[in-house]
Amino acid sequence: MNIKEVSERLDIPKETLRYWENNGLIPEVPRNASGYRDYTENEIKWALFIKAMRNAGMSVESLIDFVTLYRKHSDSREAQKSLIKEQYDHLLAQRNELDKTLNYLAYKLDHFEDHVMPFLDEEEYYQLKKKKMLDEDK
Amino acid sequence: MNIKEVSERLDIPKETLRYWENNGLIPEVPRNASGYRDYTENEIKWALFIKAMRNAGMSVESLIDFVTLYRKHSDSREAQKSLIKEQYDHLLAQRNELDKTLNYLAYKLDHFEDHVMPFLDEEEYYQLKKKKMLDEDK
DNA sequence: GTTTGCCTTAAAGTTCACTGTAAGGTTTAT
DNA sequence: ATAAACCTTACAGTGAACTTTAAGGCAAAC
Repeated sequence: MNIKEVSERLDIPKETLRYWENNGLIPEVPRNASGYRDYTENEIKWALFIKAMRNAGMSVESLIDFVTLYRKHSDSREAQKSLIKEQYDHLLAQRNELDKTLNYLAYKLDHFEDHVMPFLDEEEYYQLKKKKMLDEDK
Repeated sequence: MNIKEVSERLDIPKETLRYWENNGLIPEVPRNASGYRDYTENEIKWALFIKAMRNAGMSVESLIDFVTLYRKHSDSREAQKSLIKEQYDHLLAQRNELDKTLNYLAYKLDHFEDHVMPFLDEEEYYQLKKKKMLDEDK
């Protein structure tokens, strides 16, 4: 499969596919007689994995490290497994951070919901003071 | 509170605090007699919010848009609430993407776990063929 | 058979979000 | 009173991750 087809199938720019290959995020792609890239399912799977991980916020650098180690241990399933576990834990930590922010926003929303009279947190207090609807400091 | 104290309290570089203010991510900070920034709880709350959202992967640009709209609707709690709801939904969508990748990795890990004999997915098949442990195409 | 559109590489350019620097004023410590 | 340690602005520099460009080879269509 040539680069254009892969690019369209995976929705990744051709330029990015070359960039990833040049930088060791995906294995070297076999070439045809004219020197054009001819992707196999192996490279396509790697590209999909890289896309998913990039999308999840993993840096290119740490993916290069991961891929390098993973291929180095092609003989050891245990080593590969623990590398994947590492990526998993990394993403899980990211998800926990995201959840904290979601909870914070959810609290803000509830707070808007539950009070017909606006609840004066410090921010709102300051806003009202600026509008001369309040005169005194606490 | 001066910029150094805020920087230390919130663990955000002074340079970043100025950058955020210059670019409209947090409101203008009041100045003392010497022209130094003198933060109130209002700006500190905004900075914390921006930090959380940046951490959750929200771009500076969309945060500028959010802050601009939010302040524009300082008279309408309903409008502000729906803006926060928008941010919430955005993060929720991001979390769902992250979960997809987590599930993918969890599957990979289970698959390592459950099979003493390696399960041949297309990638592993290709690897084994390269090592001459398999001879034929499917 | 030549134009159109694909492919190649190497290298320069772009964008984002800071981060550091230069030039200078202010405040605290000795 | 002078150095050290803060603060200011404006603007240049950085690093990450692409993205575009330049220069040229190959291939399907007319």
